[in-house]
Amino acid sequence: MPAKSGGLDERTARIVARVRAIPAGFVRTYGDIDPRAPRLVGRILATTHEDLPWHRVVHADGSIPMGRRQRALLRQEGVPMRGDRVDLRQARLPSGMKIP
DNA sequence: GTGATGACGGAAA
DNA sequence: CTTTCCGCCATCA
Repeated sequence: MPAKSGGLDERTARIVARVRAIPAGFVRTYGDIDPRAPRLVGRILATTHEDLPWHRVVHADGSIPMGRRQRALLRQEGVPMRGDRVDLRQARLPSGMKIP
């Protein structure tokens, strides 16, 4: 298994870094964070107990994975919503700030 | 070693 | 608009 010399897998590290880089009031999709392994992103958020803004990660169509719990948090940060979905047109973090 | 699973995504019907 | 199917990658049985 991966884990080069005493470190996290690069893919995992990259994902965590990106999630952390999402500013309040904006969101990103699993695919944006890692187009090659969106499911891995989900697994990281589900298993990683770090202080990650997990609620700022939503599906590619703007639907919310964790339902009302997550929806409340997003609304609290002023994320534009349309029904039970996030309005990605405004809330999606523009590319260019992809970071790592 | 194989096979199923999951906080997914995109194409096809 | 919805449903179905296939691909992705790291765990788990």
